[in-house]
Amino acid sequence: MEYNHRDIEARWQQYWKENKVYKTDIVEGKPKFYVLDMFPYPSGAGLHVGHPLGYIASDIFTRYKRLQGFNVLHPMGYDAYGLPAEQYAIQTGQHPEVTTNANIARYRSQLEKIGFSFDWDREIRTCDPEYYKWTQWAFIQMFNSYYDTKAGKAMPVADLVAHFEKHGTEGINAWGSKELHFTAADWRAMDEKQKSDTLMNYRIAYLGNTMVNWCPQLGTVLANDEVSEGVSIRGGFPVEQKLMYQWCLRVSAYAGRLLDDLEKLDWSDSIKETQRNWIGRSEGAEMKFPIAGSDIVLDIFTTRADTVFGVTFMVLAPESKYVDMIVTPEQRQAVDDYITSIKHKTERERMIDKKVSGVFTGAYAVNPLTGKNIPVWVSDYVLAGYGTGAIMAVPAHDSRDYAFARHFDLPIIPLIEGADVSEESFDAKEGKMINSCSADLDLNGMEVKDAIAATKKYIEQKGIGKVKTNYRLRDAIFSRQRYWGEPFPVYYKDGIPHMLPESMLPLQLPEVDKYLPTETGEPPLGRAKNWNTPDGYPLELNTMPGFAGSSAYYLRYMDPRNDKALVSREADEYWRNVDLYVGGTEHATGHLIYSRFWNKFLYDLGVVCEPEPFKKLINQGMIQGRSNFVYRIKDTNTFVSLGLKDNYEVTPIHVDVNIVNNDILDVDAFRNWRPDYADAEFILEDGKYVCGWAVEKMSKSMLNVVNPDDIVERYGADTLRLYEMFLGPVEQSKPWDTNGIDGVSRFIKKLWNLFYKGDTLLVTDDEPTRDELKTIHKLIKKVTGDIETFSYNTSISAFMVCVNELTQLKCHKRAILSDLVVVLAPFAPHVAEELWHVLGNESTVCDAKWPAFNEDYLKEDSLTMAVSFNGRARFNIQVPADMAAPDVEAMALGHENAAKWIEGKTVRKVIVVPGKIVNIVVG
RNA sequence: GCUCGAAUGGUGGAAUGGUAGACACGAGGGACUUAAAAUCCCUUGGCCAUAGCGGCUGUGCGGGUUCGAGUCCCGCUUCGAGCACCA
Repeated sequence: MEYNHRDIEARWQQYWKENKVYKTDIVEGKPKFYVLDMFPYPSGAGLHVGHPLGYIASDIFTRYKRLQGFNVLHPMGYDAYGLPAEQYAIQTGQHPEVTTNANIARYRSQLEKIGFSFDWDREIRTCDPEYYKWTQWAFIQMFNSYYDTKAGKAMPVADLVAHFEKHGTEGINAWGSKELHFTAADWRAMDEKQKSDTLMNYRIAYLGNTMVNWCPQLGTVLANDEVSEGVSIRGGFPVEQKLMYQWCLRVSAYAGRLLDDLEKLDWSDSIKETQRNWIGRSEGAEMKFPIAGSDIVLDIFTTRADTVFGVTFMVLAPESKYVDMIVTPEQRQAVDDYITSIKHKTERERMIDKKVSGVFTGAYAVNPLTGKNIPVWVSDYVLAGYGTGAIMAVPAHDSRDYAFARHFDLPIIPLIEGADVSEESFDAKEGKMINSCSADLDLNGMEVKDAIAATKKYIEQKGIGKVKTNYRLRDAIFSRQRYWGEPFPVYYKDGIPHMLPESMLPLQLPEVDKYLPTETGEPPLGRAKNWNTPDGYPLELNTMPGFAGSSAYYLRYMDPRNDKALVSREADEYWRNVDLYVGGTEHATGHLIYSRFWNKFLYDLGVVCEPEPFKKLINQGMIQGRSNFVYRIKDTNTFVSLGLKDNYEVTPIHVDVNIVNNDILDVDAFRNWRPDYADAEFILEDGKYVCGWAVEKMSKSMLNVVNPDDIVERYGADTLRLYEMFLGPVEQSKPWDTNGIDGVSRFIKKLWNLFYKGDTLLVTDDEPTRDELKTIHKLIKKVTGDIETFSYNTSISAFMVCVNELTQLKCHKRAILSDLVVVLAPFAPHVAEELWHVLGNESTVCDAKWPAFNEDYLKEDSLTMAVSFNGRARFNIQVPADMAAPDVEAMALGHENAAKWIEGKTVRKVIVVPGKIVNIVVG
């Protein structure tokens, strides 16, 4: 029997599928393990070799855990809503569902060919009404909840209403967009619409007038994580700021918990750090600056309370509502002109243009500590959306304030001893305070850190401010003006939004004639006929964003066909949360924040029993493309090989990597590739055409896309799996390069040759020797350790060493080979399954038990120890493994070469680390 | 600017503070072949020596801790990632 991957892999894949070998059910008393991959968006291009990298890593872990006796949940599904299918629909009129289903079918067949052990019975699609029913359901729960800051969790809005009825806002602890104050009488006097608007200030899912990232080309708003440097991540179109009435999720209320709970997670430092940056906690103080000659009070936020004595002016964001309230008649025209000029600029232009600009309002604020009047300015360097949209400016110790003060010639008062502020500000939070003394507060001589604390305490006592923590994290904008997304379970009655009753879920996406906005500028759902409730009330026209469906999908896998609940209590309590989550870093500030938020919300409601969704996270690296080039001699159809190209004037041309093998061009394939090249001539080196190469993004235009199907066809799925893991650490990005794949392919053949020579089965039942046992137990130990740390590349090296050693030993013994096959099964499941049966086993290899290694076999009879003199001259000595340190020492000093080296010197110190090394210091 | 991470042969990459370069690719040499493919064996960080033994040097740069540093500490350089008028 020759090794034939096509036959073996097709046969076992079919067997696994027909017998549902990987179907998983709750087994009470059996320990569970949940391994999840980030589900893919099924794009039209199909999978390339980069996609399965993470899936292979997680599949190895899954199979390993099964062999260790765990009940492993390992599902797969599709993040099926998304812009590409909709854009395609706009161009072709093809319903996005049709495209999406076709793409899913392709993905499924590609995934199956790689031999993953998914429980396909649990497959989900976010665009399936049975699935998005629960996305809509969760939204309704968010609408009906507010965040109670005292309880530190979401609570029913009904409770809040009850409180308003009795006490108004007195004594509430609700996280709101703004701080509102009203009495019970005020509340009762409100009409329906006013009450609805008021509650929007507190609901976790709320309609709000917010500045949104509006992308005209995409015709939709985008969340902050979908925008980078002023352009959309998808498509790279300009994004502008626009005030719109949109559905939002109050993610900001959970900022503190999202930040604190990061501590508990077994995630990489870099991704935790990214989330910390994104959440952006800053601890500081909010302080009141009264406006001179009025009863208006400006609230500002600062992290440098210690610098109040150095405040020489105040600055408001152009959008601040205070601007209009305090501007003096003489300055009104100038201020209006300035604000108009700002509005004409996009966010991007404002960011790029770092020129200092601003205008004086004519008003003065009173410094609460010094009692002095200080001018209030307006400038776009202050952001409306952060803190209170107003700042106290301390030019001596803040570079932005410094630039502003210099530009408008405002005073600069240094507050830290020895700080030279003649050229630039001194921003560091260190040094001793000066110039900071009033009648009842003296900071002079204090360290900055102490001065901050002292000032905070002082302002709280005096009632002129309070300690406050601010977060950079904003609420998530949840409306999209698109077709291909979940409809909101919302209808409007007299302009007031209401949730549909649960009995009407799922609210299914309607048919439309076109996938474009309506003539009146409404979203595509505005085209749907009878898009009303049965009572005739209009339904919401926006749809939900991409992250809606992906925020709780890991819960649905636990109980995917349940039509009574998102997940049953039984399933949730058994599977709990994801033990291992594998996916890319690109979701750090999107999906991985939203999912954590969504899960915490459901946790507050008591729907789920774990506060965090993903215990351990592994970020697989990106697979980059490795492009190949041919070199055409200018104005000819002659191509010159890489090593000779410097002798000619050449143009490099991308060549399809699929007609290049190990950088050697298949010249016949090249001639057939494009008509232009049919009569191409070649200047070869050593009879070969060598191509140049470069690492670039894997994309169609670079002609460097490698389809896993081609690799599977040529080398087999097992080789693909082993090779992708062998390429390097899972977490590292690396270019796809098939140059080493033959090594892995050879390994499988060598493994096969341990079982067969031609058609003869070599397997015997002889007792293994000590050397053979040592070889296999070395492997078991290494692989067991490596899998736990995802060091799959070194595991595969260990397999190669093991097979080479067994080949040398001519070992064909069942006991040894059996362990080898089981340990290999997670990595190369098809060939392992085949050989497992060759060894005479009836059941599948996943029913086997992971072999335990036996330290006794690994013990050496003797150790080679390095004897080092002064850490330099080194000799090796052989000592019995169990020899005591003093004897080792004696032996080391007695060594022939050592004796020569020590001659005439004195031994000062001898260090023996058992099993490792002997160090001898001489002098 | 702030934060985090990385740097080891021709290449991908190994090394709980203990003989740096496992394993693989590539390259060179050899065996078997009419020949090629496949397979097998040897060499392969650099420099020197070579009949043979061997010697020196070496993990981005400069210091330090240690008997001993790729690994730990301090200071740089370069590259990558995240955040960024966030007060």
